[in-house]
Amino acid sequence: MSFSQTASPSRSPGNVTDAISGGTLTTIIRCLSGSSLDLVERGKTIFLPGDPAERVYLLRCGAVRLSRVYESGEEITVALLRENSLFGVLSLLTGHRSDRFYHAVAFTRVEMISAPATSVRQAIEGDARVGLMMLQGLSSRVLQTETMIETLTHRDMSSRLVSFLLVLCRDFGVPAEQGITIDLRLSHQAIAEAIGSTRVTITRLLGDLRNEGMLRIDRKKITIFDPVALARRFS
Amino acid sequence: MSFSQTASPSRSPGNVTDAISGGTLTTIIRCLSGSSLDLVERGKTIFLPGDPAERVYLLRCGAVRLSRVYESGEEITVALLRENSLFGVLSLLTGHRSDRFYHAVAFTRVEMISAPATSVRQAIEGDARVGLMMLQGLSSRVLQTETMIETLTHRDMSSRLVSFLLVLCRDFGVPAEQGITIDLRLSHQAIAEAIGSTRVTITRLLGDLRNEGMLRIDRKKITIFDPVALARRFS
DNA sequence: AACCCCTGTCTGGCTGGCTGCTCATTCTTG
DNA sequence: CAAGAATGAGCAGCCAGCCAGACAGGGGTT
Repeated sequence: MSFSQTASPSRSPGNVTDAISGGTLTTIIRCLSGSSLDLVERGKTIFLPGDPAERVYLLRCGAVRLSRVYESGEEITVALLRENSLFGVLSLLTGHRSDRFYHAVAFTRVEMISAPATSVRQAIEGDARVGLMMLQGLSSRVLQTETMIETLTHRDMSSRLVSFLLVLCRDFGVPAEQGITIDLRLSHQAIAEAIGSTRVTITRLLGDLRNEGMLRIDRKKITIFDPVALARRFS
Repeated sequence: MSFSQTASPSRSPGNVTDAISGGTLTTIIRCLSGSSLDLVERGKTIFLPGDPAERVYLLRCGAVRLSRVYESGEEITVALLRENSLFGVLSLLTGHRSDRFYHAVAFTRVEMISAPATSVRQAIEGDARVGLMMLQGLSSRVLQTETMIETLTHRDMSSRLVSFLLVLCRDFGVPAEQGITIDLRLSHQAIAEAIGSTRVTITRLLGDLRNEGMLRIDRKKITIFDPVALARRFS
């Protein structure tokens, strides 16, 4: 599953909301035994449910989608990870060997580093600052996930979608001439799977928002003109 | 907000699913400067939105509800924390002073310990095993939260409720003569706020499940007769 | 150039939230 | 201890909003 390559120099788009120093953590993890720098093309699988959970990942560039697949074929998105997110943390839990239960897919072209959980544990024991940095990374991940829960408890789909768009703005937003562009190529289907709705409903609601002049969609990239005004739009 | 007391000896009900050694972490945190052992009565606030985020908490006994309050007066539950959960992690994030944005309330009678984030950072730098333990605690918190996201993306309320009950079984379940009892006094309103529904709907759905012979409710405590059968009941 | 995925739209049907009420239970206070 | 208050539980009818299913057009990818 892991295929090391020589990476092009990381050109980080620089997310202003991200306080943790992912760069430092990168260099530390890179020095661990068994670590690797991986480039994954959009749509390719990083790990599958049932794979042994033995590596920890740090997403350097791009977005990763964690999802759960049901027997019915339905697939729901559990998290859309942004740059500097730690994932595969299951492998950090003590002792007993466990298996992945999520499906991790590169949502965009992804640049990430990974290392065996055992190496990471040793590194933490060797230098406490590593643990502190990872703790901070994981803390921000907790907050990110909780925001998503907030999004999902909204009853009506309209509020849910708006809330989700604001989350995406925070995590993947880049300034545009006019507002903020979500730097992901999102299909309506992908949005539906993330907020528990259907493709048709998303199409309709996005159309409504467009007609209201709240946003623009250009080649699958959404630009929010005024996030503050959008936030006020809650019913 | 913090009122130290002498605690009665911790009688931990012992959650089998919990792998981390919360006990060790407890003794470590207790030795930090500025730490305190707090007893909080059911319904009392632990921190409010807007409070400065400067302490980290470890829940030793009981359950804590993290919620977000909206201007409309509506309140949604972001997490129901079980024993050995770390919370208040916002204060661990680097540098810049920040404020709580959640409302933390004791959902049951709570026994918890807390320490200033600065002390915790120092402790981690002093002994790397502290960082490792906290990392594991936070990892399990991430997984717990992601399960909740899975619950919330279910479209129909019936599936959502069932999924939520199973989560509660995992986190708060204690064996009963007949099945598993969720060791929380849950009002229908509280459930509604956790899964984004309304009190009336929860009443109806719980009634349905009772009539189907899946569960029993006795003085606000729910007993699931057969969690496996309940899990199969998904549409 | 051909294919396929994505988008946009419509109709019908039904789930589930809302309103307004009563009764039961628990908590509080004199 | 008892009475009142507050909260919770249960019921019914109405209606909005969402899902299902189907289909046509279009743009991107290979």
